[in-house]
Amino acid sequence: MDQVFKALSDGTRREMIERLTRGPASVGELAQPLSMSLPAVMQHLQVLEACGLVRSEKAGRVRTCHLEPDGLRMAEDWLGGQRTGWEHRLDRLGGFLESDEGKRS
Amino acid sequence: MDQVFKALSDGTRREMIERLTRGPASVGELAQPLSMSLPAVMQHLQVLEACGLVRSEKAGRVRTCHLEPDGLRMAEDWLGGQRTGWEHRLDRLGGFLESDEGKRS
DNA sequence: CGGATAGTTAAGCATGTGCCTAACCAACGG
DNA sequence: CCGTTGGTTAGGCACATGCTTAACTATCCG
Repeated sequence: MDQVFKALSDGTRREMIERLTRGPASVGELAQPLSMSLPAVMQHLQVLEACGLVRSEKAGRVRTCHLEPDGLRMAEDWLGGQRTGWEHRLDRLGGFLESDEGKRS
Repeated sequence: MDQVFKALSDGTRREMIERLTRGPASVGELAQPLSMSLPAVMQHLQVLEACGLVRSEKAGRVRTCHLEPDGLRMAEDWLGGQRTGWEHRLDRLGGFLESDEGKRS
């Protein structure tokens, strides 16, 4: 969980993810629009793989990377849970304010 | 955007957010379950405020913090956008595989 | 084989992050 | 007023992060 958000907290890695939503890519293809050395891209890739957002297989000398959407969903679920929990609290608060308890305070 | 995910990438800050979904809290109340010095909590709070996830007002000598749910929604939207974009790609791919183009390859 | 291509490893450096302690300020509360 | 409480500022330390270059490996192609 920590690692997923830490991975997403870097703009470069988010760009890589956006690229991968448009289909699989090799390491070089990922690196191309990034004005950054290849080893740097590799490190970002390792971060993304370590937390399960991306998977990659190597065939011959080219490694092909693709998205692992369950990873994104995990983060999305946490956010949604917080937000809906907060909304439920507001609902309860609204009910309280309309009740006698609320009016008497 | 960067800052939002970076803020969420720390477990302590996520705990603070979870606490705030259950209602507003003072700095001390936020610090209480965190086994951490008060200044440290302050710094986390500043991070959360800087990226718009939390707001706080000071009345007398106690600062009261509450959630700013639009911040969470921004992050949730990005994640959802990536995921649905990816799903649309799979839809197109599925259509392609069922078409003549796909069968011929 | 031998050179170009695609990736990987290793080492190092600059900066950022998370935490601490110590000192300080500002309101209550008697 | 003066002590206590709640928060804030400043400075510093240990470690993590993001990047670099240089050297190395493994494949493909002619």
